[in-house]
Amino acid sequence: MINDFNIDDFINNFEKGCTRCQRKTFTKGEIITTYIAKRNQVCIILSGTADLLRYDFNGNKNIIEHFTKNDIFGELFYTISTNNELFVQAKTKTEVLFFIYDDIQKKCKKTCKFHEELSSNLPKLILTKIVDLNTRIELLTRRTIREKLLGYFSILSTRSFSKTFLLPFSLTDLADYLSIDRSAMMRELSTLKEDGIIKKVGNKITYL
Amino acid sequence: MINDFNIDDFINNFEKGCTRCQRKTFTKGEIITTYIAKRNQVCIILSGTADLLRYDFNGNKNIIEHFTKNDIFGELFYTISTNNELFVQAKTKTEVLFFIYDDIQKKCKKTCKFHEELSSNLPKLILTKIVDLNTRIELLTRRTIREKLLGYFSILSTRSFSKTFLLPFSLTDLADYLSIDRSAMMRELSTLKEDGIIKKVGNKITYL
DNA sequence: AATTTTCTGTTGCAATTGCAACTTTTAATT
DNA sequence: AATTAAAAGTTGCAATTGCAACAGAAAATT
Repeated sequence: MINDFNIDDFINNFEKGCTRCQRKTFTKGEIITTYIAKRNQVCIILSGTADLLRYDFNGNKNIIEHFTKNDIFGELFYTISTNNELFVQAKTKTEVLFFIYDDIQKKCKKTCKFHEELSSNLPKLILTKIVDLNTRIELLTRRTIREKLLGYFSILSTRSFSKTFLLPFSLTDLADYLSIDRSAMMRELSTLKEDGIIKKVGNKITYL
Repeated sequence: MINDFNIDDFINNFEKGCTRCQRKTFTKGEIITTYIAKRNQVCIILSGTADLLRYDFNGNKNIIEHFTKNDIFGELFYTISTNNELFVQAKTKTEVLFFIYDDIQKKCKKTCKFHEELSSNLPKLILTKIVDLNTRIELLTRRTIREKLLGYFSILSTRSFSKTFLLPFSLTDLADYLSIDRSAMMRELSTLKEDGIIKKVGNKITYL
């Protein structure tokens, strides 16, 4: 009931214009937004992919979140700390909808249909986000690489109602999502294959 | 603007009764709820503390979330997977408000004031939850114990507008929150003290 | 079609981290 | 007040994991 929302209808309605929102297109590598102050900005990915990045003291790049179509993000959901610069970077050509949370909560003076739809669908998008965040936390709390991988495979298996499923990430991105070293993950994947716990052909996994 | 919500007023209004909600008290160790099916159940802690727990195949206990007053949780926010039994256990005497998300979304036939307040404050509670979840993810994505600790201290320092702050957790709970071994964390805390990066007196930390 | 970039796969090595097993201190319960 | 339970603090040791540094395959770009 939460996922019956079609973002494409959304976009079409936006064509008619809403003064409270902005829609922008970014090319690969461009910075979509920087989390600098609590302006309660909200962004929704209409198409494409983007990453929420942090560079730590040592200059190491960290992917904190990976966004695709329908994903919602922004300062609204973050505690802004001075020590960390957080920014969102487009990984491919990406279309993004921008608005300020408090503006959408208020009713649009023009009784703009898009605005109405956005505010009525916002709770659904937000709930979906929470489910995703909790899923990730559950995986991140696991202590070993093996447990993280098997936990993730278990979720994908459940979602697809099958022991065989496709990885929605590249292996590089999967390592970032689970916050583990890629080479260590590859090593563990090999061990899982050796132990007969999984089969892997390309990005198709079977969890036995 | 999100945190101006006083849950105590809430409780008082509940006394007048709302047929859509239940309020229960649990003693230490009691199971508050089990995540078994997607019933969209939502729970709010009115007082006390509770943990969301998982026992893995090896029987290891994992604290996935730690809840205190005002925290919101429940199946609504989770993908229920058959492989994992998730349940919430009271750590102290705990009062919990239960309701079904979809029921609160609908308007109460009796124009019950409590119901009205609950549904209007729900978005705020949910947003606070997202901020908390994102904070935790940001910390969990860090690769070393030192980075996790310093990241957490940085957040506490920012929140309290001071280099000195109190830990809101016991050290045991902090280790669970950061998903690291407690003894390894203690060791790292000692190193941080030796290196002159922090000072620690009881649960009071100064981040230099 | 050629070149560049990204992704996949592998391995040696060092070290951080988890585990186990304690003691001491503090808090809670009877 | 006495007892029990929980939290804090330490340390040795094994091993998982991160890091570095590759090579080859696949994808993307010119």
